[in-house]
Amino acid sequence: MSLRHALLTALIEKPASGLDLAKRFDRSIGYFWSATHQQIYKELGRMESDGLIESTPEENARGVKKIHRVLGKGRQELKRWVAECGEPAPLRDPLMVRLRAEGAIGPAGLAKSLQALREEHVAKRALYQEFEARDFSKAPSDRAAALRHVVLKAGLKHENYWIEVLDEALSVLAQDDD
Amino acid sequence: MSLRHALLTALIEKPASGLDLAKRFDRSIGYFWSATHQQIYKELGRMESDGLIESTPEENARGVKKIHRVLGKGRQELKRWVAECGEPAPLRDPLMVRLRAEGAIGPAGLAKSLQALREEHVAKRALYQEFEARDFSKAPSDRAAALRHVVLKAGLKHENYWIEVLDEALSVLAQDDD
DNA sequence: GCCTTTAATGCAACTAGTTGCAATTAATCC
DNA sequence: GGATTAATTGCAACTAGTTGCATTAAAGGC
Repeated sequence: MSLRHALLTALIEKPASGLDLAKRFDRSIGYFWSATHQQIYKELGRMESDGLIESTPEENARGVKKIHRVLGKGRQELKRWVAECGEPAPLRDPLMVRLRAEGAIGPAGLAKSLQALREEHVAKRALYQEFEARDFSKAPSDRAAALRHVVLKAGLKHENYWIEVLDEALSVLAQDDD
Repeated sequence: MSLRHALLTALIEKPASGLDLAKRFDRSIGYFWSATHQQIYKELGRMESDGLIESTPEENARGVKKIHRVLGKGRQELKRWVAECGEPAPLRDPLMVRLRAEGAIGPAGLAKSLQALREEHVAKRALYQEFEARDFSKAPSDRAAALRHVVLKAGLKHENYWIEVLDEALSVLAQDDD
């Protein structure tokens, strides 16, 4: 149930409408938690009826825009969740399944799609490096910024992890023409 | 829909009953794809009615043990899936949400649970290192073994990634007593 | 021969996430 | 000023995964 807490965090950083949040989930927040707008609206609804947030309609907006703000109960719930012991997060990686499957049934033309994946990860890494240069070129001043930097660096490391793994896989696959 | 393909791969490597598979998912397979026995039985049932596998009842077994074997159609389906272009796998990491949340609401006693997580990852890394020493101390002879080694090395790298990230996070959190 | 344990399979109800589409309102084009 | 486009919210139906429990049958103690 982390979507709820990702939304609380995002709304504490800045109150926003559902669509604003969806946009933030496509960009900054998206590099550690992804969600579609349908999911977001559904969860915002539940959070409101659970008394964690409130919403006020915004004038000067198309449609019926609603701005959501976190209430005391929401802050409390977030604090509770942060401290609670974390699950070990069950690992599920389709790429590893693919590699093992290739091993079991023989050459099946994996290399091409790995190459494409690799390019995506290289692009993402470049994007994160831009973020880092823009937002963290100086030592962060406060704790919150330092933690945001840790999260961004984790994203970077994650992309590097992928690129290394893909390179190893590609070099094994290259030993035969697939 | 990778569970299906993880099961096909496992069954090609060696035909097995549902419980056998559940055990393998708790150990070797589990380090890249996890699944509970309920999920496994449900999926095996679907795969059988889709004609991808067959099952024969085993005598000399408690309960009504069934051994599952992959059929031609199953091999074909696996081959098709391996080659098809892979999704970029939407990232969802509760730890990163926690770190950002801590940043947003201030110290909430995260360090202790991060420390516990760190230990789990160190233990897992040690386990994988044992596997590596046992199964891959010599250069792998065939392609399938080489790919299994790549998968295992990915697991190792993954644990290292976690440990590094947790260490960075802990060092930021240590700057104040939480 | 009964009783407990263990191996094995499975159902039902739930939670989380995905996919595809619909409805409303405001801005903008021409 | 009517038609189109964009912003915004949302429903419904589906797939995947989780949690908790139920059933069957053999093995093994005593």
